[in-house]
Amino acid sequence: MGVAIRDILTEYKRPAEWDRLRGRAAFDGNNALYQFLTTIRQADGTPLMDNEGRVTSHLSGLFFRLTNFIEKGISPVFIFDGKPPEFKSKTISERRAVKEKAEIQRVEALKVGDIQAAFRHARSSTRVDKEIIDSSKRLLSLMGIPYLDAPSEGEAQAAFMVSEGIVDYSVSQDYDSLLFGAEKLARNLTVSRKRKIRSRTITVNPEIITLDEVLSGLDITREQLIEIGILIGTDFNSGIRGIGPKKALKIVRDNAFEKILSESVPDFDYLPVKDFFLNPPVTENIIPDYGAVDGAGVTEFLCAEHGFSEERINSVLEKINAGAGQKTLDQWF
DNA sequence: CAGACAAA
DNA sequence: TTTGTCTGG
Repeated sequence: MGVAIRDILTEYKRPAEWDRLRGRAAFDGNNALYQFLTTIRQADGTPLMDNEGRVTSHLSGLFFRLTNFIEKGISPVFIFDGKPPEFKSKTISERRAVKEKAEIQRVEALKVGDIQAAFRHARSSTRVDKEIIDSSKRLLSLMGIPYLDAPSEGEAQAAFMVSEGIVDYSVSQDYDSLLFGAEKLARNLTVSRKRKIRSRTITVNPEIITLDEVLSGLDITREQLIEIGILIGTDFNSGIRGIGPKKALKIVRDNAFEKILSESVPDFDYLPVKDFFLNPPVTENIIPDYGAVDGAGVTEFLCAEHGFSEERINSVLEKINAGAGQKTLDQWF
């Protein structure tokens, strides 16, 4: 899932106050939905579902998070993945295999009564399918939030939109948009709360990564950052066994990228991958079109159609109405 | 994950 | 007010 360059980015993660996040943001839609689907589950891994068995975890996550964004003056544009490049097919089939196996293990764990294992395997088996995407788009429309299908990778489209100034930053838990050239990437855009991870409690706060800071701090170019990605592995190539971000950084600084690559994987032609990061297919001339929240429509969709509690939904809708008055989302600031 | 509510 | 636990659909 994404390029694993976290360990060389720690110094460049800046805590971001919500006020500083006001503005337009290009969200990696598939990434956001995946997060909701993996985390919003019961203890045994069962997702939230309506009475017809349709998964609704993502709708819950989206609704409550988006209303928070509206309150905070963040105008999202959701970007969904389009057609993957040919060289991603190996990754895609590998992931599918992992998920199918996880689904079998989930059922098995449930049979044995191992709730925790069932939860873990349920998470691993999570897939963002067409039904999930379509229902999400429906909710976005009702909430006046624009979205688009990228011609190829969503992260590439998001990066392009940052570069063009169409949005102020991209939002994803993955770092790929940096390789695609996004000048600003925001992460952890969740309501801050303490999380307990093995007896330790830590607060997860929103953070911003600025590409220029990363590149000047590491003293590399974007091309070299892409090369680091290729060495350790991206969604589009496997990477070299035994090379992590630290070693990869040293390699590109020593200008040994081509040498190491040709020694380790002589049959691999990295150029198409590198070129894909530098010049991905994107849609130009995007103008995000924001609208007002259709409260009645949202209630109809979430409550009547999918069984959400009218009380809960309405109280949140009232809250944003009180704050925003008659303004549409984009007029907030 | 985010909201609601209880307990501290 | 802060922190922990439960539940949502």
